[in-house]
Amino acid sequence: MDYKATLNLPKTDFPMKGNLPQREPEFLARWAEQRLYQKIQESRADKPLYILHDGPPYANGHIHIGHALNKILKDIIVKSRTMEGYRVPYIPGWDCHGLPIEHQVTKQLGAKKKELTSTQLRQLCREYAEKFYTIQRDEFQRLGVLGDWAHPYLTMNHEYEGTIVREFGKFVEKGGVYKGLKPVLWCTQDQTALAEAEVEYEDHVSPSIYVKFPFQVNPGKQFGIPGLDGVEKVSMVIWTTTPWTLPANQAIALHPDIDYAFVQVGDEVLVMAEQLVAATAKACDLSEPKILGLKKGKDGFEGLVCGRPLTDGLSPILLGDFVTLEQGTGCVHIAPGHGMEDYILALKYNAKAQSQILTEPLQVVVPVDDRGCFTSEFEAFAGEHVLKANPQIVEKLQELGVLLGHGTLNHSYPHCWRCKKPVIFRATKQWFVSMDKGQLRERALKEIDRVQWIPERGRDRIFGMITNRPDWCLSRQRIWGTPIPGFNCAKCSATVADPQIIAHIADLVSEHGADVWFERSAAELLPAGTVCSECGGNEFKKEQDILDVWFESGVSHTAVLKPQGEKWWPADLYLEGSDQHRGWFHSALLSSVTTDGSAPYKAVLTHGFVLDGQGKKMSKSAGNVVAPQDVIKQYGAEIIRLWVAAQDYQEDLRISEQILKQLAEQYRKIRNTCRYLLSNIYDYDPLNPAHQIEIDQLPELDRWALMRLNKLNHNVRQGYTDFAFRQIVHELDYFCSVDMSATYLDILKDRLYTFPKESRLRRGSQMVLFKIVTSLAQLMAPILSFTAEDVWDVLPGKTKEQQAAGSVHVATFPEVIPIKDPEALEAQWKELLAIRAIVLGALEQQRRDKVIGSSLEARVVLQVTPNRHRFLQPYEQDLPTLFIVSQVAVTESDTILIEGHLAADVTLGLSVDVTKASDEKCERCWNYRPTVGGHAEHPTLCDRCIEAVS
RNA sequence: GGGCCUAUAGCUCAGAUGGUUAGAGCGCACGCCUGAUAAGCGUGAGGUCGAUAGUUCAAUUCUAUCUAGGCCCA
Repeated sequence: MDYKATLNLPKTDFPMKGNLPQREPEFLARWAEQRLYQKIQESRADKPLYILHDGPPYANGHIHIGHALNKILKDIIVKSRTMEGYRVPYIPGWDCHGLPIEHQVTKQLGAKKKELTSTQLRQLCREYAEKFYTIQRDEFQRLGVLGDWAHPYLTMNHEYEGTIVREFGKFVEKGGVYKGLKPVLWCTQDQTALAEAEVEYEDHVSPSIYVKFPFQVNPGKQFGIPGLDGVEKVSMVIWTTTPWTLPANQAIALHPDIDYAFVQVGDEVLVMAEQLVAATAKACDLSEPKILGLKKGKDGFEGLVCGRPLTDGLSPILLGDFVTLEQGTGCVHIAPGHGMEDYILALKYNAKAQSQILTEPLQVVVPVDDRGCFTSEFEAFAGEHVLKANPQIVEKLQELGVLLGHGTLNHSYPHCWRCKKPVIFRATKQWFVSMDKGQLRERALKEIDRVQWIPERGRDRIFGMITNRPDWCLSRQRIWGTPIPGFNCAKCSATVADPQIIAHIADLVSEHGADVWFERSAAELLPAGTVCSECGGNEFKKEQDILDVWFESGVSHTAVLKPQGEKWWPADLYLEGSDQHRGWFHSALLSSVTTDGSAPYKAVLTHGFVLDGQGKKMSKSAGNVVAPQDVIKQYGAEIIRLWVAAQDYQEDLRISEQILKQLAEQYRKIRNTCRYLLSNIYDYDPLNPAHQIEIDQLPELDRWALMRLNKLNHNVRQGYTDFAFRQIVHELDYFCSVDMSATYLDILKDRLYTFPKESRLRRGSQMVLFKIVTSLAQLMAPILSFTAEDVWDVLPGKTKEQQAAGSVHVATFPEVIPIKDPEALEAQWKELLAIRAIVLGALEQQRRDKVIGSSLEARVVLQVTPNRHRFLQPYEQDLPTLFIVSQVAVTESDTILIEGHLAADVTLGLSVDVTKASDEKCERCWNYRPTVGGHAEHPTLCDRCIEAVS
């Protein structure tokens, strides 16, 4: 007789292999068809809201692994909060305006660009952004991210553009907006400002000159350096490669900690960094330089003044950390109109006016026009292009006797990406938001401490940035963006930035889009009857600049959340890469504090950056880029999701072939455990009352398994609540590998396979298996969204509601199963399993020695202390099952000897020996039992199996 | 150059107000099973806790410096 046919062997169609690259698109199609996102929202309509406000990625290019990380993290949170019972809408967005798109489009156009109007160029940019947001949207969805993909927010939507203008109006209304000078990269050929991304660094030969700035008063008293007092001429020596910026000089900067030498050369004394004396002496051909003494930058220099070489006025000596000893003299010529560091230093010193270092504020002097020619402000060279004027300026310095030395320097210098000409730094009029007028800085800092920063260090990071940042420059000299709705009086050129006018423009923009600004004249845009408040003129010119895109995305909380309803603002969570402390978190905070007086978010969660397997940044040139599209093709999006969850995303994350392979293995284990669970409930019906067993009546082993499940449930949900996803992966992994596969399921095989189909023990275990696999699907769903659904599909006996829902993602997390005294159960079984581990070790030794093969061939002899005996007595019947052996004998002994036994553990109070089992092997259940052979009809079966068979 | 941060087995992660032999899962090696089978089980080998110096009776844990790496700024 074929006894195998009488067993209840596992049965399932659930495939061992996920086949994810092929199967995932099928799930996605189904979810789209059943409008899963909407269905979930409807099912939670009356639940408390949880708002995760999406930060908009830039609509340019395909998504990279960092995008995948960001969106999957969000998706895990959205799904887990949903399953915890919240209503969690997710509206994805895109940042559509800005330089990179305009740059790309312009590049593609080449010379044709000149033939296009602004509106036409903007249209091309719009199409470009549309193309890529669509591509990215599909790629995000492919990752299994659920959201309102049909209604995303785009910063180029007309309504959104209108909100940007309106919010700018509020900034103006609060009084912090002003126009001021700021240096930008400027192409004198194209007469346009350039962004850092628009310049190319190429070699360039510049003059290299050393110039004396003579002290007006001998500083000997100040420093007390011997031999200095009587000297007639004492000068600071600066070095520069841009002689043409000298007319704009305002100061000299020294490093506070560098030693400066007073060098006697002939009858004069020159001051320069000690370490650069030799190099400077060589470059300037100084004869017999003699160092009279040294002083650090911070020791007395600050505030002393020197004469300027080409202009009237005096330049104070200031201190700056940016001064280096790499080249020059360690004394830096400061022209705030022509250098970023110079400009920032000037702002810094002007701000500390009370410190009395300066007698008057430093000016941002720009004697250079759009064409790069000197203006009348520098009379001697007016009309001359600054780079062409360099040699003459050097000559002039020579004449004036302040040129200490000159040569040339070949160095890397910024050039215009379009015309390839060298560019210059030049201050131009820009729009700013003051950080301090209206206490924006102070109020923003206060708000920072009302926000929860995860991890906490994020607080310090943004706090430091807000503390130190200069005023926010809002203007950009570009086309593709939202215009700054300002006007200039044609007559008196007064700036018009009036909240009411701006509100009027905002309405126009909301209706027609920002193109309206470029298409209509100032007269058409302004409300009828507008007159200049300064001169009463009624003709105006439109402002040419657009707004910083950070302003645009910064107001998303207003553009996206507020229209949805009162409870949508502030958001519960913003979640982006840690670079956004300077970006979106920052601009959103400033915007929100200005217009609403508080932060737009309650919590901010940041993640790190994705690096390669060695922890190095990914780059095309290094050839170490891991593209999500490739991973999807090879492993499936599920593996990326698992990767996101398994890594410590708060630090930088690594990804490599090895890591992915390991994750695929881990995935296989979880999947296979589910498969095995499912395969053993093929004949189980959770809706059939006969298959329901009271929890209290289950054997301890089953209750232990349920207790472990409860623990898993608790820990996993805690993990979701705390955003500690890798804890969840570890919990799932451990539960599947250790609690289930190696313990519960292994032990259970005998019962499931050999017991009568309808036996209460078997049905009871099946009930447990059903609960476990159902719970696993629910608990893993936010991370392993496809696999959870795959399991959910084949669960037996769905209730009507479950069938209607049709997706695990509509479900909530499992209920905790009521188990009596779980602590005692846990403690008890911890001991039992520890004993089991010792026994397993002893079995292995006998296997090595070829005494046994399968553990069912074994008879285990335990020698235990009286205490241990009392503990084991209630389990004595169950021990063979627990150890998966045929026989267990327990004998009591007062002392446990380690010697002479296969294994022993004094703390556990037992020793273990293993022999070959006595009796015959039952053909059906493979146990060695004394009853085998006792039945004439089934001579190869044991009593238990005879009962099961008949 | 400045601000913030990271460094524990081959991999992903735990861990300790400083205190015995630093843990888990996976992978690997070896073995078993052949009724989870391109599966399952067991046993085992892997770590100078990035480097150096200091504080301490005691440091992987605290401090400093360095090295490597990341984000932001210049």
